[in-house]
Amino acid sequence: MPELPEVESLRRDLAPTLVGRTIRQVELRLPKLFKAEPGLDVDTLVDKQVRGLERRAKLLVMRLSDDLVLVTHLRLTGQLVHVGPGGESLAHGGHPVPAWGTELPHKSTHLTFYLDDRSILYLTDIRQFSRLWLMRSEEIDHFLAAAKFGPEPLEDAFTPVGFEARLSRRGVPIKTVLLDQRVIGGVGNIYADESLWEAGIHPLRPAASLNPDEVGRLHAAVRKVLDYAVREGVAFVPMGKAISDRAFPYCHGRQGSPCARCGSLIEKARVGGRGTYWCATCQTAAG
DNA sequence: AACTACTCCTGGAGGC
DNA sequence: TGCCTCCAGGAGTAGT
Repeated sequence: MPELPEVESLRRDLAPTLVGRTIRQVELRLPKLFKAEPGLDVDTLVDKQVRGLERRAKLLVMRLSDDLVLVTHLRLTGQLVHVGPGGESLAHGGHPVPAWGTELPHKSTHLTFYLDDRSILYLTDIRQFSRLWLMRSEEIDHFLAAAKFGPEPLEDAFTPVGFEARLSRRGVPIKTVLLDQRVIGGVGNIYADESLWEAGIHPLRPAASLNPDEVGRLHAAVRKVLDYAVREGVAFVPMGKAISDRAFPYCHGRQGSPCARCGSLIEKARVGGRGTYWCATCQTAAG
């Protein structure tokens, strides 16, 4: 699923091809994906120019002319593809689609933007969990505040001290807390597992039980893992399966395979309803 | 405030 | 082969 690194990579790829383009026509085939504040609707997008592309947590924030903002969350299986006038792919990102989805549009293409240079931006989503919100620019701060996102993990606002404070009253497993967007904005299931593996901390440890040294290691691990993924443009695990010819992810999706660090077999269990992978040798159960 | 259970969806895997 | 059941999961909501 698209987490912070995938959304950031998508933003960087898409910005050069999309910013400056004007939307000429919009086709919304799955209305439930699209939310708009009163007085706005999907047709409001027609003849609006894309002025900028930003990211907050896992949200893609598209600034438009006439002081409008279109916010996109790809959730589990959303994908954006920008196709040039000749059918060539200009930029794409998000969840890969099955083989039948390589020809666009297809049955899971729910939203299509026809742009002024004859390029087309497609939003596809097999499981239909993606959401888009159209609002006036004065509303975006309120919209983001309501989400109560924690700090951006790759920015200076994410500090060990602040991180420890956010863990201190949580008795649930640290894995569950890492997925809470109010603690860190943008971490999802794969990078939560990878961060805990990197830090050598067991996913079932109660968050508040981590000592300052462990919090510091986990803080550094989250930054290291996300920074690596953003820089390398690492593809996430498609449909929950390990990519055997890649070193990364080191533990997520690799149950039964040897740990890259110690050779013990990677274990799997459900933690807080999420498939969770760890090395029982490297990742200590007690602090 | 913290936590849990439930919901939304489809495609792929496994059982028989 | 084909039908059935189960599983994957981000985040919003309701209930404890």
